[in-house]
This record gives sequence, structure tokens and C-alpha cells, in this order.
Amino acid sequence: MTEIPDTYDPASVEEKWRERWKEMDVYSYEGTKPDYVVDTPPPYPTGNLHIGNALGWCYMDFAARYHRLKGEDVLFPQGWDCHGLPTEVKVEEKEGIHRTDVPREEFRELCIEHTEEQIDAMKETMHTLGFSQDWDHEYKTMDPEYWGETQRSFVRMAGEGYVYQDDHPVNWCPRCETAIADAEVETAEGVDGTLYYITFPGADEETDEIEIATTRPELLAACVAMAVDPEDDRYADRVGDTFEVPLFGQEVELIADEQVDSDFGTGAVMICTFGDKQDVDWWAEYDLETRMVFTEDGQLTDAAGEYAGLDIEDAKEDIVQDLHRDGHLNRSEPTEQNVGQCWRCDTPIEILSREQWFVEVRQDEILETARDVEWIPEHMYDRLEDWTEGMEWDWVVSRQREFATPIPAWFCVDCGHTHIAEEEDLPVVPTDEDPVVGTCPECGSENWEGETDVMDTWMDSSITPLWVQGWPDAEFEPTTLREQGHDIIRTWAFYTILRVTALEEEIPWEDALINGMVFGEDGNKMSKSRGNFVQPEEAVAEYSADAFRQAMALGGQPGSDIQFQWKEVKSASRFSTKVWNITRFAASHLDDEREPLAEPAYRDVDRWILSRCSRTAREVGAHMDEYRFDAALRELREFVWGDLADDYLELIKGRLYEGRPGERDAARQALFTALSASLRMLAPFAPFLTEEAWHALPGTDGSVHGAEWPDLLMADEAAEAAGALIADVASTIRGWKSDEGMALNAELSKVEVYPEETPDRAVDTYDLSEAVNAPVHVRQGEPNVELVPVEVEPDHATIGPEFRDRAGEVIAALESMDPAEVKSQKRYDDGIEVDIGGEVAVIPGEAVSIREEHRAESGEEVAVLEGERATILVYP
RNA sequence: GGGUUCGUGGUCUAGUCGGUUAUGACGCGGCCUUUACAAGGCCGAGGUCGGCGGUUCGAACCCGCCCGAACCCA
Repeated sequence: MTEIPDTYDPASVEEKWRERWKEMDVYSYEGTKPDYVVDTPPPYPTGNLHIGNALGWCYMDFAARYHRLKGEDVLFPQGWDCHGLPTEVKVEEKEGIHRTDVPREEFRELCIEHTEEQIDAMKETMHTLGFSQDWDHEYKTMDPEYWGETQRSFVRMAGEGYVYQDDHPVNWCPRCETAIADAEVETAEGVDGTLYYITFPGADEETDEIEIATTRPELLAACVAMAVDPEDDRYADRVGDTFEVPLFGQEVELIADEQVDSDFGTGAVMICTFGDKQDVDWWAEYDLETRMVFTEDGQLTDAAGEYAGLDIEDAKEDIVQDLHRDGHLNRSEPTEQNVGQCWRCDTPIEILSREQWFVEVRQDEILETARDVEWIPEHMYDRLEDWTEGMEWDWVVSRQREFATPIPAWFCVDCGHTHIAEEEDLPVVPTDEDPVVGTCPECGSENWEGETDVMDTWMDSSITPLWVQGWPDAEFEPTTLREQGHDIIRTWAFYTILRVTALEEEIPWEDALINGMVFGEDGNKMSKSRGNFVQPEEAVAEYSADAFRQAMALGGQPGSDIQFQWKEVKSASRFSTKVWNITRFAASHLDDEREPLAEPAYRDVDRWILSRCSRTAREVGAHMDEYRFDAALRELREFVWGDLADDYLELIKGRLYEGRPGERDAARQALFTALSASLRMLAPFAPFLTEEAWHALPGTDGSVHGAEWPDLLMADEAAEAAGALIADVASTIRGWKSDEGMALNAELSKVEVYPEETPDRAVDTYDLSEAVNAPVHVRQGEPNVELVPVEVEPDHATIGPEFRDRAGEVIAALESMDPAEVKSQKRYDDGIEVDIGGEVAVIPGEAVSIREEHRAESGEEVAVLEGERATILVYP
């Protein structure tokens, strides 16, 4: 009755809806108090939304769309975490400048311009994939309205005593020329290096020389002590001796500390300012001298004497040569070492001491909050706990860069007083303007120097839950969902929990859904060099966005790593075709004028599909509530493909084509109800297809994405049993006809059905009869054909607990008995006698079932089929 | 070195309050134009549930050890 295109063309359909949705504004949130708030992690604008991002956004989109269908007010904003080093580096490359070549403000403008371009590219991919963010709630951390709030959070935390300045050693990237946090240091394993054995002469005549091993001779100038393990017999009587550092001449003392690994090198090590964190600990513990030998850009300082001004690597070479020349270098050997590197540029980090701003890490407070968050999967909490408990240093939040939120502070040139901005004066750029306070409260001077340091980008991105909830004007309420990868638990999740706890004493989100990584088809991490790299757009072009989304959902349960599989995308696109064809069929039997019937004359199969449908809606909903998108979609697919398409559609064709009006209309109504419910349930996964189908289906209204999650109260157990029986018989006969080489609509003279379980009421065979094209009779009892007991099937669950350790023998004995004999004994109430090793055990009849096969008498014109739920006699 | 997760037909994957025949998809082989759909339908082959040991009447599932993989940390 209603004609719609007979093929589904995803490319044009998806393009059409992308445009229309923009106009329709279906996803914008306009209420005052949302029920479901996504704290979308703002991505760094790299310009490329990769497949790993896409997985996370799919999860968020499934959840957002599902909750909208449930009638909740959903706020799904999109932010961008703009500040940071990579952009600065990119702009320097692009413009052929160093950031100090142009005024600060100009450089910042160039960065903003570049970032906007990158954001546009990523947004494009988001639109392509059909994500339903509310673009009215877009934000960028580089906008003053946003970074002003970052400054506010800083000011408030300073007021609460979380923020302090200190001259503490920090991780330093000599290439980026900035301090970085622990979380930004990555350890490269098994890096080839050289271990040098160097002799330190005694400081005086009486003291013998000592040999140490080090991979970093360039740090000799920074050497302030030496250490051995107190248990090490080799050095037992030498602790306290003083030695002279070769080439540099300073005198250092040998101390004993159990942290020394006596198996490494000679068992004696040098302590420098600073080779690694261990040196920092010793330096603090033994109150050692400070000899900084590296500059902020990775050269040696004047403290390194004649080597001053050399790069670290060059200095190392020269020093090794000179040690050799002077006879201090005994030998060297290749070694493998772990090297801390800057996570952005892979440059080996150094540890430098320079005045920095820190935020206190209060571990107990953080973990207390973290425990109140629902982690999905649960074990992801452990990651956060491990990281938090392992924190040794506070969070260094100052960076010596430019494209970032300025630290709102000034220093009084005359007395050194530090002044932090007042909240009402934000946002503020201290390098451009003096503080509103005017004169220094300590000394009255008007001579201010603005802080040039800026904030760690995590300071911006760790207040997103506050931002999306309208902080600070609105009272803060935790957001509902944070979705992110497990690789950034130690950063994003950690910092956000720290900050929201400090600022609001609240959990940032109720649920933290953690996604796994997406691997290539070969099971390895995706990389361009491996050739297993897939862009989401490629999958969209080859199949469709809907198919890609479904593949992401089915790849595995959220939390586990998933492997990108083209075959999953392909199979999803087949399902899309299936759904389209079902819709096309339904549309051809429905029209817009159809009035819903108040009391439809439903047959059993109608009641069956409606009952199955309401059960499916309940179960799929439960999976969605638990973020089990894989299970939800799988269950839904089975219903749509198996029950609705394969069975129900086939069963009602008779009524739809040739039924009397009342019966036909009941089938139409049930078909519409089940299909429209299916489309709505599928909408979160395949938004384009379902929207197109929804509009093609007569009797629907508006957008499927503005519709409601099906809440059918049509559970009907008797109908489900009857329907299951009917579907089983229909499908068994369909299979048999196929085997026999018969046309599926071939006429049969008669079909007799003998159900295994007697139905509660008469089974309605009308549709079945149409589907198999034969008169169908449901009989009770046993069919009038030979019934041969072929196997004894003991019920382990009954016999096990009853006979305990004799169960094995009982089961073995039963299985070896003549099935006919067991069957005859089973007729009587006093059980079955089983001979087990001379003893006789009596088995209750219900603990054993007999598998029997029906066999047609030879020469008889009847086929006996065993379905799942019935024995079927077919008279051709 | 420590921690977490994982190991199920050729490939990917579901399943474990312990119970009869282990799920689905893709791939493979065969058959079939049937009025939604050949981008389909039907049928079939293919599994020591990583290995060993333990608990139990009974283990893919619980426990221990081992092997292997991934990730996080040192």
C-alpha cells in the first residue's frame, strides 16, 4: 500500500539525515535541570578523530540516545582541550618561528587559529559517525570564559591551601623546556646504553681509591656523594671515607643506604643532583649539597667547568674521553636501561630544581571519592588506586610555556610578596596587566611582576564536570557519566577526581565507563607502519556509519580491548539491509490511514511476537542500563532477525495477503507494534537507518530519536509457549521442505503435531496452516507410528546430589541399560532398579528421561520430523 | 620485578550462583529463484573451552601452579 525504495542506500540516506538533524535540532538540551549528563572528555584537537576515540564516542552516544528514548533530559556536550605543547610545536613548524620570536599574544593567536582548524576536522568526523552531541553546549578550554574558570579553580584551591610554590626538583623536558608531571613521564624499556666503570681516588693519602659504575658520566660534575649497601661486605669499613671526583675535583663522602642495589656494577654508586628520583630522596634525606649542572634547554652549566655550554650528549663524549686520558676510566660495557621520557616528544627527561607551583595530592581524600564512583568495569578502580598510592611527588602544575591558562599571580619586585588574583577579577593575564589590588599589601610597592608561568593543561580539563554543570553559579551536582580510555585513568580521571573533591567535596561522576583499546585486524596496536590502520571514515565509505557503530558495539564488552574486524562491519551492514527489507514489507501492508484497533482479534502468533517483543525491550533495556552494549545489540538482533523476520513474518503472510479484514488488521497491528518497537530499540546503534525506516513506516510520527523506548505490557506466557511451538513447527517443516528439494510453499495434504508438553489451551493453528500450506492438527499423546526408545538420559542435577559419590556408577549403569527396559520400569511409581556392582539402587522415575525416536512404518506415506518442541508427522 | 585483565571451532566473540547437546558472527562445503530480502534462505563440517594438578558425584566455570598475550607501574 505504501511504496518505498527497494534498496537501502546508506551513503545518501546518512548524508540526508546529517543535514536534516542539524536543522531539526533534535539533540539540544533546553531544560533547566538535566536528568542524565555526560561529562564528555574534551579531546585534544589533533585534527584526527581516530578509531579509538570513535569507540568511546560510540559508547557515549549509545548511552545518550538510549536515555533520551527513556524520556530523560539528556545533556551531551562537546568540549575541546585546546591548550598544550603539541599545538605550540606545530605552529612553530608551520610558521617557521620559535615561540619567543613573536609577542606572546601574537603567538597565542596563531595557536588559536590552528586549533580551530583542527577542531573543524574532528567535528566533521563526529557528524559523519552520527554522534548526537548538543552543539549548543560546545566549549573550548582556550576561550577566556573557560580558562577564566580554570583560574577561578586555581584561586579557590589556593585559598583552601592546596596550592603552594616551592623550589622542589621536578621532571623536566629539555626539548620542551618545561616542567612536566609524573603522569607525563613515560618509561622507555630496554634502551641501549653504556655502563662506565670509573675510579675515584681517595681524598687523602690514606684512603684507597674506589670504583663506581654509571651510565651517566656527564653527571660527574653534579656528584655530591657516593653510596653503598650497608650489608655489602666489600665496603663495610669504607663508609665515611672521602673521595675526589675525577676531572671536577670536588670531595664527596661515601654513605651507606639500603636502597643501593649491590648487584649493580661495582655495588658503589654516585649520587648527583639529580640523576633520578632516588638521588632526590638521598639528597633530601642526607641534606646533601646542590650542584645543578644542566640548563633548562639541556646544556651544561658553569658548574661543569670547561664543559659548560655543551649539549648533554656532547658533554658525555668529551668527559668519557678525558676520563680515559687521565686513567680514571677502567672499562665500559653495553647495558640496557630504562629511560624516563617526555610523553609528548620522547626526549629523555632530566630532573631540575626551579621555583614551581604545586597542587597537593591528598591521597586518602582522592581515594575516598574514587570509591564512591561506579567503575565499569569494576577493576578499573584498582588502576586508579595503584597509581594514587604510588604517587611520590605532589602535582607540579606550572609550565614554562605560552599556549595555556596563565597562572593568575604577581610578584612584588620590592619585597618578593606573591599575590594571587581575586576571583572577581578573572580572567586575567598577569603578563599584560597589574593586579587590581594596586599596591603590595606587604610593602606598599606598586612595582609588580606578572607570573610568566602558565598552567598544566590538565588543570583545564580536570574541571569539565564543573563546567558542564554551570559551576560556579549553579550548585554542583555530580554528572552521570564519564567515558574514557583506561590509558588515561592516571591522568584525566585522577586529576578530575582530585579537583572536584578539592573544590566541591563531591564525586565528579556517578558512573565511570572505561573503554579498552582498539586493535587492528591482526591483533596488534594500530599503526600506519604496520599497515593495520583504519580510519572510521574508511569503514563509513565502505559500508556505513550505522554498520561501523554496530561493529564497535559488538566488538566486545565495554572495558575489554577490541579488535577492529571488517567482517563485523559487513555483517552489521547485512543486518541493516534486513531491517530495511522488513520495513519495506511492513510498509507495503500498512498505510497512514490505519486506525489502531481498540480490541484487535489477535491470534496466538500475534500475542507471541508481542510478548517476545516486550520481553526483549525489558532485557535490552537492562543491558543498556548496565552499559552492556554488546549484549543489548546481540539480543535485539536475535529478536529482529530470528523471531520477527524469520518466523513471525512468514507466519502472518497468509493473513496479510488473504485474511479476512478483522484478522488481517490484527496482524497488521501486531506487525507495526513489533517493528516500530524494534526500530526504536535499534535507534541508539543505527541512528540513520532507523530514522529512514521510521519515516518510511506508515503510522509513525516525527523523529525516531524523539520517540519513546518501548514499554509494552504484553507478557503472555501461554501465548509465548504456543508461539514458540508454532514457530518451531513452521521452521522444522521449512527445513524439511528445503532438504526434500520442495518449494517452500509446496502444498501438503496434512500435518500432525504432537507437542512434547501439552499446551494449556488449544493451539491456534490458523497461521501455521497458512505458512506450511497444509491442514494442521495438534494432537495429544503419541503419534500412531512406531516409537523406539533409543537412549537413557539420566538427569545429572537430580542424581548427583542424591547419590553423591555413587552418582558416577549410577549414571554409567543407567546409560548401559536397555532403554526399552528402563522405559517400562519408569511407568511404575516405585522407581527404576539399577544394578551397581552387586547392589541395587532405586532411581526415582523423574531422574531419568528416555529419548525416543518416531519411525514411520516402512511403506507408509508419512515423514516423521523431530522439532525442538514437538514431533511432527507430515503427509505429503 | 610488582599489579591488572585475558586465553573458548580457521578468525572474532557470548557464556561461569558448577549440572544433560558450549552462543553467535565471519569464513568454508553443499542445496534452493520462495509474492520483504541472493546484500537472501536451508543444511553441513569444524571445539582436548591454553597446559598440569586440586576441590567435587560432576569443572569452560571454583582453587593452586605453569605457559602465553595485552595493558599499567617500577
